[in-house]
Amino acid sequence: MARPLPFDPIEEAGRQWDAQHWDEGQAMQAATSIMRAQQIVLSRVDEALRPWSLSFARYEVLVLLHFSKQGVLPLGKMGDRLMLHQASITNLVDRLEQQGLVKRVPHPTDRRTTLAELTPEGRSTVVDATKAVVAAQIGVTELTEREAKDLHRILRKLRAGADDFDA
Amino acid sequence: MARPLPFDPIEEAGRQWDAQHWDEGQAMQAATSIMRAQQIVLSRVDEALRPWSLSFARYEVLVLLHFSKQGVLPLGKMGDRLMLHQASITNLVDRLEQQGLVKRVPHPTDRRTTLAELTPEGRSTVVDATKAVVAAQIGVTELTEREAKDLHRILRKLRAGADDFDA
DNA sequence: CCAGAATACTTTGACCTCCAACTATCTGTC
DNA sequence: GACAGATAGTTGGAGGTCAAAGTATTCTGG
Repeated sequence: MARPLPFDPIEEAGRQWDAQHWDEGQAMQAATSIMRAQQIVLSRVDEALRPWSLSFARYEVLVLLHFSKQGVLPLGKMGDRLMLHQASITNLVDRLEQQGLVKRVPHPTDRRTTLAELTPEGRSTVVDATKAVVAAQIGVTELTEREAKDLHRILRKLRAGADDFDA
Repeated sequence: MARPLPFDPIEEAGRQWDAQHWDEGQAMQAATSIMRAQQIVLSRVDEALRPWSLSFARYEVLVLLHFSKQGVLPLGKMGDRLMLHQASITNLVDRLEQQGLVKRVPHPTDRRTTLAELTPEGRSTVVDATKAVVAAQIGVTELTEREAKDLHRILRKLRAGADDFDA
């Protein structure tokens, strides 16, 4: 369903905003574009990850653990890095644990903290899955390197203003 | 939630990709930036809409109806325009109907089709809510007009490749 | 030392998204 | 005209996100 429209719905919406004498149609188009682009990128990466029964969200958790040389991180730290709510991390680690890709282990000194540890299957899975994600061009196939860089730069400015990180 | 990190997690991830000799770190950063930017824009607009108990998704439905001069559209058409699954439209119209902002009416000639009609409350709500959304700069406050335009242009290219519309 | 504040995680519940399956209704073709 | 296939919408289920409340543990200031 939802086959290609004969026009760009975001351009059309922009014209309508102008017609309504609502200013900021420019900003609305930027915002709407972001929403739609996210939807596209997410579905493409999810598609590429389907063979491993992974979602983008769970894949990101695995990548983060893979980057930490020990393959072990506190749940809270992962939430900060991935900009996700605590409850979301709990949920994702639950599922990854059910899949046998991650294991919860107690923190050696702080009993409040739970660590997530990459299992051997988890480690090989993230390496294989990454090949598929890269092959899918991480969902931004139609952008040149220059455009990807510009995009990153502009969105970084947006993120910096959202208290995402100390700029 | 320990908010601002002392560094940009997306830049850091980019460094890690390089360190792993995974190419395409550039594309990964662009993709991740889109994901995060969407999260920011969504939460800002949702925040601005809170006084009307509206989500961005339901607000978009109202705007779309407002743009159609009659304030009436078939559910399927709205799904196409908003790039949403049929089931999502059903869900959103259910809630808008419960809020008294929209009413389902039968199509005059095609009994398969259901029309959504903006109620008087719905029409005044969308006008008021739009003022709040515009005041919040539609979630892209920190972008200049030029940046918003560049962003829109780049993402339009991405969307065009996703069969979103006939380019 | 100990009471209160801060931190870490889980649980529950509200939304939103998609897919797949199902019902009802048109449409086109023989 | 009848029937197969397309189209419109709803339902149910799986994920994912957040907020708020609850439990457990650690930290801190008097």
